Amino acid sequence: MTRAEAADLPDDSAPRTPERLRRRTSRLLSQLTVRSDRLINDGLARVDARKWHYAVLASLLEYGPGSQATLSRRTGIYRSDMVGVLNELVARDLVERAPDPADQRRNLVTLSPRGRRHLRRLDTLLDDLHDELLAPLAPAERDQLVELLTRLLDHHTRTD
Amino acid sequence: MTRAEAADLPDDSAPRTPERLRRRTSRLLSQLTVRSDRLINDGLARVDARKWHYAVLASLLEYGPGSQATLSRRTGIYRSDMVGVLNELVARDLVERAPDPADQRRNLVTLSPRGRRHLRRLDTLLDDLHDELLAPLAPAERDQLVELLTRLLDHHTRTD
DNA sequence: CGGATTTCAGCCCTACTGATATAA
DNA sequence: CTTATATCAGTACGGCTGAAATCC
Repeated sequence: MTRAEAADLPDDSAPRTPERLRRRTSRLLSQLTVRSDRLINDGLARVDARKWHYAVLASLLEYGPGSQATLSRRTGIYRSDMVGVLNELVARDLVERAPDPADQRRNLVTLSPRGRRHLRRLDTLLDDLHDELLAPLAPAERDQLVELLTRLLDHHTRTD
Repeated sequence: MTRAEAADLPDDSAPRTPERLRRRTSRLLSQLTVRSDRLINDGLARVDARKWHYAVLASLLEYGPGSQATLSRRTGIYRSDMVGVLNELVARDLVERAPDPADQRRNLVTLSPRGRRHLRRLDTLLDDLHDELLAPLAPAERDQLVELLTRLLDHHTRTD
């Protein structure tokens, strides 16, 4: 029997994902997150930024200067990894890191004017990227999605 | 000035994530996916399974036997990783891997009776786990979520 | 095509140093 | 006012995991 005669076998040329797999919310989430992460990361890379940069800059603008530990708690970046992120931000002149005169243990991290401008650019860029991410959804649907995701995340954050 | 007098600084004792960060859909997705993945992985681990097991077994049941490359395409498991997954499934007697008589190059992977039973158990387990994942949502909202996620994923799968 | 090996990034933990806080 | 003890900040290091590439 040649391969062409095996007509009763599933068509391998257009392999499809099993239904039960495709509909699982967990799988939808992880698949979509892969795309979303790629989209965001690539987009940010084009302006020499990473998503952690945005997190730190946004945190600084919204809540003011803080120690590295504070930033770590606010952004969810692990304490140990914050060093590297700040090194990158300092190298780009987006933040200033100076010893806190009031507490010799810590560094006080401050948003620089340049960082402020950069953050504004990132915000615009992220708006565009999210527009691309959510392209198939109408405005009301986007809100719906955000609302549902937020409820779920809140629930599982408290239930930790 | 003592630390207690620095009352105009942000309260570090309750560090909060910046709004602009929390609302970004991309961040909601990745945060929630972390929780979701943990929930599913831990749940499956309790019955000595991994999520890839489910994917392969489901694919075999729905579309019948196939080569490793076919399974790879159907499940999204990377070619190189399929080896390991099948090794685990074979070790548990859930699938059989035999040289394809029609094509000496490939292996034909078949679902075993035991694998069929195992798949049924996994399906039940996954139902329960998703019930936990989606606990805060009403049935209609769960459908809404699945629908929105599906639309997005489809869009970004085609736009690859 | 099947399979092994390797690389790389993200996330998290451990341990260490120095600074601060607390309280006997 | 010391001094012992505990806690916290910043940093280096390493491990684990999953994704992706490379080579046979």
